[in-house]
Amino acid sequence: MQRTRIAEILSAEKTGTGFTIMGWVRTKRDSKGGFSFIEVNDGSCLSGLQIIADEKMPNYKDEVLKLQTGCSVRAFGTLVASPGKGQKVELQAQKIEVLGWADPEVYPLQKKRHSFEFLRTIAHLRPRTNTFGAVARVRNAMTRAIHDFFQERGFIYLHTPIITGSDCEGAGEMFKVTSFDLDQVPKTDGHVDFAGDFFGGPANLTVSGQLEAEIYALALGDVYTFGPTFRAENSNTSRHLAEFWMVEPEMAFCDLEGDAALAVEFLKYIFSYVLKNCKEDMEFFNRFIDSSVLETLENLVSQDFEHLTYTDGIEILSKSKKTFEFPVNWGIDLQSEHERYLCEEVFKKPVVMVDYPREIKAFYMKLNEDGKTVRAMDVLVPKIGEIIGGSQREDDHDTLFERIKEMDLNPDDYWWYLDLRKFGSVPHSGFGLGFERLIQFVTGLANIRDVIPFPRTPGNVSF
RNA sequence: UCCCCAGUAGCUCAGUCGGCAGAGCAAGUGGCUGUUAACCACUGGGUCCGCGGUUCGAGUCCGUGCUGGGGAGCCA
Repeated sequence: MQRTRIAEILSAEKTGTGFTIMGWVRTKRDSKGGFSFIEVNDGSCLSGLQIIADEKMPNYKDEVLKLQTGCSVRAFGTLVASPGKGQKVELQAQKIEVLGWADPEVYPLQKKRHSFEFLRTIAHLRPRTNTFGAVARVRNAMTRAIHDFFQERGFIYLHTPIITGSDCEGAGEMFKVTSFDLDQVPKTDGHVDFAGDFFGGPANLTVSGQLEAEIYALALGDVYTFGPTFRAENSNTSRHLAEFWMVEPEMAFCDLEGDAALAVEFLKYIFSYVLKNCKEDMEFFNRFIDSSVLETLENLVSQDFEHLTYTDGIEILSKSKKTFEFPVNWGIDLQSEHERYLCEEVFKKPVVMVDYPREIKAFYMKLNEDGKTVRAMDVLVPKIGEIIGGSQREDDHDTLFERIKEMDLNPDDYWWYLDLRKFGSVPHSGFGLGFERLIQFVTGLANIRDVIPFPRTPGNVSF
């Protein structure tokens, strides 16, 4: 089954004899001049290839004329410069073989545009559309860029567990993992007795690989995780999934300033990689999805990011004449209206905000000398708000122990995490980034369900 | 989970004051053409989301449930 990908043909503007291409028919236009134009897409790029099928072909009447959107074909022939206007090369077919028919009476995809809501109900066919093909290619390119970025800088890719015994990561509701027969769960004193369960204790799907990443950072130096995470929150928004992918670097011998510098460098790297390597798909998004994505990404790559403290940010917000739905005063968690105001109206560029009140941030963040704030960092970008959250981790054993108790957590659950501060503790930092939100930002897709192949949301596990 | 909006042909939608179920696209048939998500003509196509109620009469009004969307909260 030798074939040449359409992406290769188009990028090199190949011509010559003896080419085989395979793909799915997007449209067909018959000419009474004795031939048909068949546009075939093989997923290797946004553009398809125009195939000219002459009526002299033995199966022209019985098969070629009956081809419809969705059929799969193999075409053999000669690549020539196209006399038509819409394309540089086309395939003059000597032979066209139908691999699979698609009955037009029931095939759901049409040549016209469909709503994203409808396409979600046919997630097995939506990657055959322009938008979802482009999303899949850009998602792939971003995955590669993420690995390239960290690998070029000597980071070790770490596989943290999907199933975890600790329910103490504190990042949200967790999905339970069990092999119990749910109709007959063993109970003691009214509570589930996990001693007889598969793992001999309660188990959950991970909400973050950070704590485990810290273990390896404190042995290997610089590590990163990049894998699926799970939240059982009943969130019904265009920015939340129950299963999503997260990127989490963790660096030993690194303070908050180093952490923030890496986060900025990381974002610029990913954005410029996509601009350089996904030109056709990005132009498609800019034309049909969001006409500002190219300009936004180009600006982010070239602009410096604004740095300021939470305290300064609150001061700017409370002095501003704008009225917010949520009132501003020191100690509040910033709402997305506040974050967007700072990025879009005050600074008109991305903002790195640091040193948040201890009360609104996680227990593991390093306490500042003022005793009031912690070494936390958020990267805020226009339109989305927070895209990266990170911190320098508390590396002092006794301070961490007190913070755990202060947050009403049980120190026994964190014995190994505390051990890391007992034996050769070092300053270390890291951040987390939701991969799908980054893809949303890059592609301009409004709903997060459209940037992951098979979205998992409350009430939906189809496909 | 809360607030708002929507659900009518395969898709996208219109449907006035409660009074015969509509359009565009898609599909089928025919025509035309180096075409460009082609174009022209004709034809077929309906559980008006489900359940209950009001009414002589409900796509339309009321109640309720389900599904989808937008926003909020939670967060990545």
